[in-house]
Amino acid sequence: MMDDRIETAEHAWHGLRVLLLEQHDRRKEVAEALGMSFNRVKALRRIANQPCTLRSLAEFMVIDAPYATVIVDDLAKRGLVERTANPADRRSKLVRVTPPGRAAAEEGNRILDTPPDALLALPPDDLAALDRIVTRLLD
Amino acid sequence: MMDDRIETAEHAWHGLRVLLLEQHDRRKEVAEALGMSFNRVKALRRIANQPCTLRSLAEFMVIDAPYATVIVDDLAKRGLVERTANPADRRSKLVRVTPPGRAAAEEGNRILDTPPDALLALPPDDLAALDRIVTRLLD
DNA sequence: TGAAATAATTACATACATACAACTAATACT
DNA sequence: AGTATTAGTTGTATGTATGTAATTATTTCA
Repeated sequence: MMDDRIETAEHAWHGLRVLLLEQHDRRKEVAEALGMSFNRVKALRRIANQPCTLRSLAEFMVIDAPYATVIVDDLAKRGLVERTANPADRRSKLVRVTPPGRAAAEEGNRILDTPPDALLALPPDDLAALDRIVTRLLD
Repeated sequence: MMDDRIETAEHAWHGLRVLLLEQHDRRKEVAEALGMSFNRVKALRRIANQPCTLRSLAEFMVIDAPYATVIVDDLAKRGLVERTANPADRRSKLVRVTPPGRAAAEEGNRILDTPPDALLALPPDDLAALDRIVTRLLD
């Protein structure tokens, strides 16, 4: 026999998925705004967050090393990132954002994190409760 | 000066995005489980939900007509959907799921809607509140 | 009835995602 | 010192996503 809590969790999760992935998926919008695929945006945001080696970028993106090279090549060609020496290990390179790259990453984050109107229309108590619960879920 | 409510909404929405799109994105998992790209899964789920014309499928997926043909061709080749006559308009065709297609779509939905453990670990009151608020957001 | 619009297909083109093999340079280990 | 390992690159291959142009069959409408 199914626990009520499990049923509620499934219902809530389904609703969240519809809300985030079906009704308010911003990935296409971000890709168009920045003129690159969402995967490139994802890589750029990662690099902007902190300089990283191609290896760690590949791990983060769950891609292989050659594809990481392709993505960084593309971002570098756009002038958004640059390869710099890694004093700790001369085999590897640290990929860093350039100022334009940082601006693009921030623009992407801004679009991604803009809440839908429905969220602003919530009663203040509900909004506060939602924020508190989501924060707890992320811990 | 920025409203507190807006700030809270942005924080909550950011958290939801991280939770749903970064920490618990099930798209890769579904694609692997069903042996097809997530876009094919999305189309299959739409068709399983209700038979539809290629035109309406293209609208739903935000793709053009030729790509809709390609996707339906692929799903049909896998035996998951079939084109049937549309009595209302003989120019168009109604795409329907086959029994295996329905099973695959349901498997996809099951994976997509499985809540993460963190959700089950919430205090019952928080879980109930989350479910209630999410349901309200979807109205 | 004849012209315009629509649904679907076919062919073609390009960018993107993904994987594997082979190679160089640098590091780690025995 | 010599071998194995690691980081990155290059080349190649396949599937997928996306768009345009042209074609056929059917419907709508002036």
